[in-house]
Amino acid sequence: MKAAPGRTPIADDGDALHFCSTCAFSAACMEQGYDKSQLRDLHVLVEHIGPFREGEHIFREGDAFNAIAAVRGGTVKTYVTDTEGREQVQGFFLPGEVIGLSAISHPRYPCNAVALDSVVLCRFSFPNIAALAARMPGLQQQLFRLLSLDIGKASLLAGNFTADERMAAFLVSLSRRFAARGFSATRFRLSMTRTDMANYLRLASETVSRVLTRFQDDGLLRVERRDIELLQPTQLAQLARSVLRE
Amino acid sequence: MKAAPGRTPIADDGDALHFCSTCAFSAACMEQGYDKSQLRDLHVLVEHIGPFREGEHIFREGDAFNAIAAVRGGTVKTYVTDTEGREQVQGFFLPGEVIGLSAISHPRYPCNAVALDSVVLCRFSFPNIAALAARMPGLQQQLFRLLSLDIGKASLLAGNFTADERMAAFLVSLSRRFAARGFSATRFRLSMTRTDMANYLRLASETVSRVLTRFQDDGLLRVERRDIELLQPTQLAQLARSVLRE
DNA sequence: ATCGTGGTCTGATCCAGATCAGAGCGCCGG
DNA sequence: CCGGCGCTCTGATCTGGATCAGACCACGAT
Repeated sequence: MKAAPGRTPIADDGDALHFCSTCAFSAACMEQGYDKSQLRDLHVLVEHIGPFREGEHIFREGDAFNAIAAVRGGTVKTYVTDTEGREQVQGFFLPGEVIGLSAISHPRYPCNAVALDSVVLCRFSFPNIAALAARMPGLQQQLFRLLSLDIGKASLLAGNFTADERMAAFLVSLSRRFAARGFSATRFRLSMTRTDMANYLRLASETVSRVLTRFQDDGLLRVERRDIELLQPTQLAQLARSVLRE
Repeated sequence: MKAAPGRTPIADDGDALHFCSTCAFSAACMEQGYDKSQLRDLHVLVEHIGPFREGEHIFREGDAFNAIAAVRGGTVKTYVTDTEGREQVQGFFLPGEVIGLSAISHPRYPCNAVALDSVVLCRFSFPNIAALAARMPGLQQQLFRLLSLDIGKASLLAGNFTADERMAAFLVSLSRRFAARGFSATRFRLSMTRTDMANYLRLASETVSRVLTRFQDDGLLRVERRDIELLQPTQLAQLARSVLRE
């Protein structure tokens, strides 16, 4: 049996038991060693959905919460709209990252999730995965880990940082996350607009523009519309160190 | 058998099985109905520790993570120190609230926790409670809920808010949390300094002073050193609504 | 009592980044 | 081909809150 692209065979019992290789959970399960019946359970509650087109919503604030999802391809933006109608971007999610965690334990999603480009997802029914986690310590651990990581991530941008520090930290973070998934750490495409970045970094979009051009003038990077190349990753990481706490 | 103050008997088997009534977990367990053997397990991994004196550290950044803890009395401040030696306060924890959650899945605590006054805690060994959670769905759910709540809490102060909005939100939040524990919602003692509040709200301590005195001049509250009385809670909540998202 | 020391308050000044305004420009549809 | 429309960039001005400076005050130690 040949594995389809982007999928990894997890059992060889004649049936087409496949599991998307980018799912964070699959990794956790693999680490525990194969257990056919458990993996079959996990498989059953996984659903590959999409593609969502650019601008299409995956869920909206107030929708009933019933699942978390791992991004398999594309970029997802989560955001809330404040009382004055302004958008507060909570995060960008690249392939391999999990959306919907902040909704756990709430009956409804507390934010909106929208596709920034063509997006495909792995959907995990939450009641089912929670039940399964009770039987698979590794999975429970992985869920705790993901939740805990998000707490740390959320407090990253809460600090008193300058526009330069925020921008550098954002770029370095993207770079590392791309690298972790096997993409280039120095050349990538920004799938969000300047305004999206600004709303995430709590800056004005004009400031984002200015900082990027100044970074370019200083030889730190080269940027042209959505395409960016980090020329001095070390120096950028140095700028970002106070935000990323290292 | 008489229950000691602040404790609730959870079994009546002749042994002194007590469980502190303010622990968030005990509530979760009670909801599931009594199961002697499970509650005995839970009891075994709970340890009442303290009192910690004002200024005493409960854990420090880099300490090996092995337990979370519920505050039984007093106030705990968690913080990190940035590269320039400045303190970033991550949160204040009142009785009934749980510290150490952001350390889950990390080998070490990512922040410091210090007592702001006399503090007593309920300590839960994490490996043990995670194992127990696998057998008690209600407990697992409660842990997920606590983690998820912290994600939301962390993004609260991340937004672009004015000093007035931040201050109002902080006071309203304290008020509600005190009220939830049966204390007065309108008169309470601020157990932290102006500088602590400033470091939490990402303001300068001078700004905290000024905003508080202006709020007092506007008749919203009355404040004298650490003691505060909210005179117009509704108006304060109105000011805070954009931060608290309601 | 005196001193010292944190914590608090208040005024004066400064500045990073917001806001306002408007000009290019890539891209899509007709 | 031309408009039109997002998105992006750049300059000019404004401002909320930081920073600097210092006074006051409660409280504990000597």
